[in-house]
Amino acid sequence: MTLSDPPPPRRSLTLRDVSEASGVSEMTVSRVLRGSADVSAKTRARVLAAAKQMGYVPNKIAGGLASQRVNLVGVIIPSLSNMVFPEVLSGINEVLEATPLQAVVGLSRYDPPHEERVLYEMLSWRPSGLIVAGLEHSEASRAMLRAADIPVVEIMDLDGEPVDSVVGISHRRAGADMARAIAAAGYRRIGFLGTKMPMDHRARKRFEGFTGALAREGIEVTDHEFYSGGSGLAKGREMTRAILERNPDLDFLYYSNDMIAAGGLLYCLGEGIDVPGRMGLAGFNGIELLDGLPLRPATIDIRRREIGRKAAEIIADCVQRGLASAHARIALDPVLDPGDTLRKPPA
Amino acid sequence: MTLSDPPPPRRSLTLRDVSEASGVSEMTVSRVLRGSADVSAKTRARVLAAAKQMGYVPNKIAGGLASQRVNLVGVIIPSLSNMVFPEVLSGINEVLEATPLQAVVGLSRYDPPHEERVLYEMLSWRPSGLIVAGLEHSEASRAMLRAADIPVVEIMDLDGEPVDSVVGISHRRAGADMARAIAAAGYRRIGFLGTKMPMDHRARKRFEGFTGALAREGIEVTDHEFYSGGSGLAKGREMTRAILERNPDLDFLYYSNDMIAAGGLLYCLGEGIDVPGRMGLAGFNGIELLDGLPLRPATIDIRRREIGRKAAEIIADCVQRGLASAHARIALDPVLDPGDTLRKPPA
DNA sequence: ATGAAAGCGCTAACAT
DNA sequence: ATGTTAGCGCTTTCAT
Repeated sequence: MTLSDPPPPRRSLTLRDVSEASGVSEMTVSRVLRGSADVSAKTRARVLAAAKQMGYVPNKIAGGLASQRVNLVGVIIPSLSNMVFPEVLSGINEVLEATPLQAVVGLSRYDPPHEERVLYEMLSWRPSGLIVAGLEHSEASRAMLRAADIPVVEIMDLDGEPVDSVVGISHRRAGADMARAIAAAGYRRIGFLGTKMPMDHRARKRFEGFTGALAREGIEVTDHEFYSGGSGLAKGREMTRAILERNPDLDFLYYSNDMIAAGGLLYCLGEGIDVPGRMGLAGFNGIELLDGLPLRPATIDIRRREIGRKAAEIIADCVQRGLASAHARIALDPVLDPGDTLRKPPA
Repeated sequence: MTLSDPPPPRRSLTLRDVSEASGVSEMTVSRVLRGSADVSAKTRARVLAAAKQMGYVPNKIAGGLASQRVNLVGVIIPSLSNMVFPEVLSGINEVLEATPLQAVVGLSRYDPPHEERVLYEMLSWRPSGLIVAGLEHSEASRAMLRAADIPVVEIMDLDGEPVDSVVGISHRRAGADMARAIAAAGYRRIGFLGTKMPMDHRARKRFEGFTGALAREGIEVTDHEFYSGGSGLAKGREMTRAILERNPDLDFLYYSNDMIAAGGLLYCLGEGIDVPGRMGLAGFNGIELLDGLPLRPATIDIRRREIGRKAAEIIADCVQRGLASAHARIALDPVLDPGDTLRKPPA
């Protein structure tokens, strides 16, 4: 022993350490730690005491390799900055917390090649299931999803061909529902304000459903205003100012989400525009955070938390029953709330 | 071969499969897939082609076990419903995307025993580093953090004793800064509206800093209004109505976050209260989403994204240099923005 | 109720 | 530049 013995590379504790400390075989220690029934109470107590005293933390990497089972559920969503996705995650977590499963989140950024990389990363952890936002993926991604041999749930959208299971609402229908409500309320000169849609398929489908249904009423969208980048009240204000400057005679503004709708509403009220008499507004998502505005904007609740819950339930069920797919299709109804901004007062 | 051969349990492809398909040893396949330099271009191409053709996805569980390195960074935050945390995560992701590291998120729900369980789960994956919100943890959690022998960064808060590194702002100072600004602007009858604080140490520290600094000016907080549950505009409205009903002569309302401050602002404006003349307001966090209100509420930016970036940089640096700790302390300055609601107009 | 042996799919370390 | 061997820390399977 010299003065300069290099410190041994500190390795974390193993089952073997607990085994030695408790005088019980590794195998039995493993049984105790996983809660197997076939262990005597005395042995169990001894092992548990030793493990706790040492601060032993099981190694799931080793466990996963040995058992060929990893209790991870991959979740791929476009981003966290759009409030809908954290809410979907909450729903997923609520369900998974009652199971041994644990969600791992990856962000696709509305970018299929990036999604492909994230998916590849996820699959390399051999998760027990996968929840992916949207139905549009690169061919390579779809191939990976099919080949993974695990339950896959695509969420948020129903309009398309799922790989396995799907939980969501029809955005075409949501758009059409809103269009009909707007037409029925008597509005005729309608402006659309929303994201640039190449990136966002669900926004595009809503828009298609919207214009389709309007067309059946003999109405066309009068003008559009598109944006990219984050949504916020300020963005809604700017866009509203811009579109109204071009088209002062619009009588309805349809926004692709509630946040920019709220900005638009504040703009209109600030300009002294009579809402909903002179001008109606509607958003999308059903964000509760925004209850408390001077008027409640019309919106459609896309049932974010329920989508998360249902998707997680499908995965949990498959895992428990040892199935590699469920082929479930859960169609939730989009719920239109006219709020205070979608009704012309009786003339 | 009978008609009822049970389907072989489908196992996913292994290095060995790629090795056989490409006629190259497993070891060399492994080298190619990890981008080692010592492989001939021809071999590399052959292996890559085979792997791609078969749809091989490496198994990180096995790789992690063999190499004793797992490129995961655990991140433990209280929740996703408070917008600040998704923003911190974005900062973390921005930095980690340029490294082989990958964040895994766990939610502590502002509940130390729950945090302890989440931490235990995280550590069982043997992550390369850990980022944890806050400085207050159960003794067992602190013991696990110390014993983990990996870099740990506690974020958001500076006021306390970190286990290893810390990145954040001083909430005591943020509270005191706002108190001084309010006093300097001439407000005197001040109400506080915020979360029930046993759960939220940072809110408590802000409140302590706030009342302490006010006391030095000879001012006391006139009344409080506490809430639990999610924040939203509606909550801010209700609380504001309640506190003003009890204390119609308050001249300033200090909210524990921007969302309820915005609700309060809308309430005041709706009631025709002159802001900031008759009544000043301030929130906390510096949420950009809310730019676009009729008036910009005073707030303090806690530099969420930077906190995430710095924390991730510390971890990435330690991992790269093989260090198990950094003992860094990064103090960011809270930035007070008086907005439009923290100045009495010249009388 | 407990233990012994084998091996999960990969990589470190050492050949060649 | 490529191959061989020996594990990583668990769990599975089979004995006892």
